[in-house]
Parts: sequence; structure tokens; C-alpha cells
Amino acid sequence: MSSTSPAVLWFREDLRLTDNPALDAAVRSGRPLICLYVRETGAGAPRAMGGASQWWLDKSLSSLSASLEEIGGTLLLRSGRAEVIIPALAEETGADAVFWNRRYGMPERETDAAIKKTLKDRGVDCQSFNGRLLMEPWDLKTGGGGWYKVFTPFWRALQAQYRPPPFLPSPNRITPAPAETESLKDWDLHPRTPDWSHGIRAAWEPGEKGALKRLDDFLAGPLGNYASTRNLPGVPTGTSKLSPHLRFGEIGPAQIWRAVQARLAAQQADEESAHVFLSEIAWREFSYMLLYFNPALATDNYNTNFTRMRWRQDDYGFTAWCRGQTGYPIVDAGMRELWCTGWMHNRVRMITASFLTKHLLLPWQLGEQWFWDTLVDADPAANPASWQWTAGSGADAAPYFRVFNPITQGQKFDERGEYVRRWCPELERLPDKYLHAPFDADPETLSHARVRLGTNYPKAIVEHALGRQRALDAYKTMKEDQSAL
DNA sequence: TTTTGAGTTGTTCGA
DNA sequence: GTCGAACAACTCAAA
Repeated sequence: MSSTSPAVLWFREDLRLTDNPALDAAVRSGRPLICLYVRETGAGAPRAMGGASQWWLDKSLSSLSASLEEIGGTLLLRSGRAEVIIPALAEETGADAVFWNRRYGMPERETDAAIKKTLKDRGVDCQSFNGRLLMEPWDLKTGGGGWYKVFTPFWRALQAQYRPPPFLPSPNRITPAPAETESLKDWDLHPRTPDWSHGIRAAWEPGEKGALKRLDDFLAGPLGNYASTRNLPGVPTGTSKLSPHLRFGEIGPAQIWRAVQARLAAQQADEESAHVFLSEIAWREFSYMLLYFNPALATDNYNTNFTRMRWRQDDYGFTAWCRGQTGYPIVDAGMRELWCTGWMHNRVRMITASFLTKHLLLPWQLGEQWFWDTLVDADPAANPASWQWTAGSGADAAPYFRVFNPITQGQKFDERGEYVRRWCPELERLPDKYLHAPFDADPETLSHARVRLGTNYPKAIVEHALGRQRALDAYKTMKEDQSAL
């Protein structure tokens, strides 16, 4: 092998230098490197990112590019169909090897397989790695040889079988190979006219450095109380907030796993909290397995009984939900946090998703798409899997009769109202007693708090008891329709 | 092959 | 205020 032929390292959902198996192998191959990111468009491209994710991608690519330059490399940018770009780049540069970390959704898998075949036919070595999951979907099988459909046995098997591979440090030197690049600025990923990204910018530091810092900060403190505070949206450090970093692969789950285990071994972590936290990482894994075996996870009901579900059509209700104007403070606070910061606390994701699919009886796909467009952590596996879980159509889903009560959920998890007051300042002066149910407050209390329902804060768009019963009836009807077949 | 125990996150009602 | 049961069957995973 001539060491002068370059290799292509194709970055996709693994925008990091540390613990990156494809990058490590590419560097070890001893070839000059072409580090590439492709903005994929057209047939075979991944689902188009929403605005918030594009914002993140912009910053993450800047960060990756800067990190590469620190060690002598550069980040090459190209746009178009990967099936065309990758082989063409190999030909143009004389590259005789291509490295990447695997993807698990469709049509990416087909695209990657097609590229691999093309490259091999032309004598270009093509190697793929696991840089995104603890265990890949085909690695974890039930005793019967199938894939897990229930989380708990999946989680048990994962704990029993997973051993993290050795840590791969960042290369300290890269020899770049020249090739022409597009400009990140020209990709126009940052929003203009208007630039709505102020709130997002204030909340996040995209890129590998930000990811590692977030992990360190979380492990050093918040992890200790994770089991108890992770459900409290008013506690800013209650959760790790690693989700967007994981989504873009600025950090991998193996790094998180090792770091938590190291803390446990050093007796520097509360066992229950560490366990609960790792189980959240495992939910992400479970979602990827579901996506791998159910490529239409984002559009089709996993439980096909739900094809008979009679969802409502309600543009007004959907718009009110999107805008955080439902009249239920915990729901509105969540939707506004999402709009403003590109993120929403997990507890509140469940409450808002339940409200859309149960109280408003709107199809989960509407909510899934809205989250996809507005979340910085919008994940092709976790987002649809979680929406289906809440709607009741998913794998190991919440039983349908579990309808979150947005009033009691607020009282239980935002008792002092820190969260609601942060995002619904018009309710700031309401006493805690009525904060989660302003419609129950007497006129005097409302006027004293300067809340005018229907004027500066909406009336509830659906009464809780009515919404709940309507959802339960719809479910019952669906079952009856099913058995009538 | 059959059996058995179990299943992320809740709510409501009645004692 | 607190507690346990009912809510609905059904499918999964392992013995």
C-alpha cells in the first residue's frame, strides 16, 4: 500500500475527535486524511433537519473544523447526494480508503450500502465502525434470537453484556490531503430574517468541548441527586442536557458509560442515581434498535391497531399547543421553553405530548414533526419512539388509560412554580395554589394577580375531564373497531 | 411447547 | 390526607 494515497474520513453523526472509532482507524492507516462532512440532499439523504438542529449543526461544524485545524487538519464541506459525492471525491483525490461510523435509519443504511458497493467495485477500501451506540441493534438478541420489544429485559441484557471498548484518544496530529471545499457560511444554516436564535445561543455550547464540559459538570454535581431531581423541570441542573451533544455525536454513549462507571468504582457516585441515568442512555439505545427494525418509526404506528384510531382534526388546537397557549400552565411553559431554547425538560415532554395526543386527540405525527423542527436534540430514533410511547402506539408503550393530568403533574413536579413562572411570566403573581389551574381561581385572586383569562393568558382550550374521557372513548372505539374485523 | 411473571414515567375513586 | 385497587387486555421473554 502506498502511504501517499489519501483516505477519506466521512463525518456524519459523530462530530468529535475523541473516542471516534472511524477517525482512529483512518489515522492509524497512516494515510493523509480528507476529513469530510456532506450536507446531504436529494434521494437517499437523511430526514431534513429542522431549524433548531440546523442551527446546532452550524456551530458544531465550526467547532469541529477549529478542532481539526488545531491538529493540522481541515474540514472539507460538500453538498449533494452522498452516493455521488463520496465516490467522486475518492476519484478526484486518488483516495484508496474511506472510513465512517455507521448509521441506523433509512434511507441512510441503503445509501451507505450502495456507496460501499461502488467503492469496493472500484478497489477502494471501505470500513465502517460503531461510533454511536453502546451495542448495535443486531448485537443484543433475546433468547429466541429476536430483538427486544420490552425495555426492561433489554436493559437487563444490555447491563449484563455490554463492556465498553478501550477509550480512543483524539489524534494529536493529522496530515491533511488537499481538496476543494464549500464554505459553511454559504450553507446558510444560521437563521436570518429574523435571527431567532438568541435564546438557543444563551442556553448551549455546541461542539465537542461543550459536550465534554457538560458531562464533567454533570458528573461532578447533579448526578448525585439525579434520581430525585431529574423529574423537576424547575431545577436547571436536574438533568444532564447531553441530548443535543449525543444527537450530533459530539460525545458518544461509551464515553458516558465509562465515565459513570469510573465514578461508581471510585465510590464518587450515588448508585441509584447512576443507574437511573444510565438507563436513560439505554432508552436511547432501545430507540435506535426500534428504528433499525422499524424504519418507518417516524411516520407509521408501531402498533398497527392504531391505524384505526380516530384522531381529531383541529388546526386551532394544534396552533395553540405549538405556541404555548393552551391555558394549562405546565403545558404552555414547556412549549415556550422549547420555542425559546430548542429544548424541553423530559418530564414536560411527556406532559405536552400527552396533552396533544390525549386531550386534543391529535395524531402523534403532528407533535413529532413539531418537536423535530424545534428541538436542538431532535433525534431520528428517540423522537419518534418517545412520541409513540406517549401516544400508546409504540413499543412497550404507556397503557392508553394513562392520561397525564396537566394540573396534578404541575403540582407534583413544579410545586413551587419556578418552572411555570419562568416561562409564563403573566402568571407570576398567582399564588402557588392556583398556578397550575388558573381557571379554578376566583375572580378576586385573578384580578389581584393581574391575570385576565382570555386576555393576557388563555382560557383552557379543553376541559381536563372532558379531554380525558374523549381520549378514553376514542381508544375504546378503536379496540371495538379492531375486534369487529 | 406451554406456562408464568412481568411490564418507565398515571389517574381516579372509594374506603 | 392517605392508601390500595381498578383501569384492559395483551404481548413479551424466559423458564
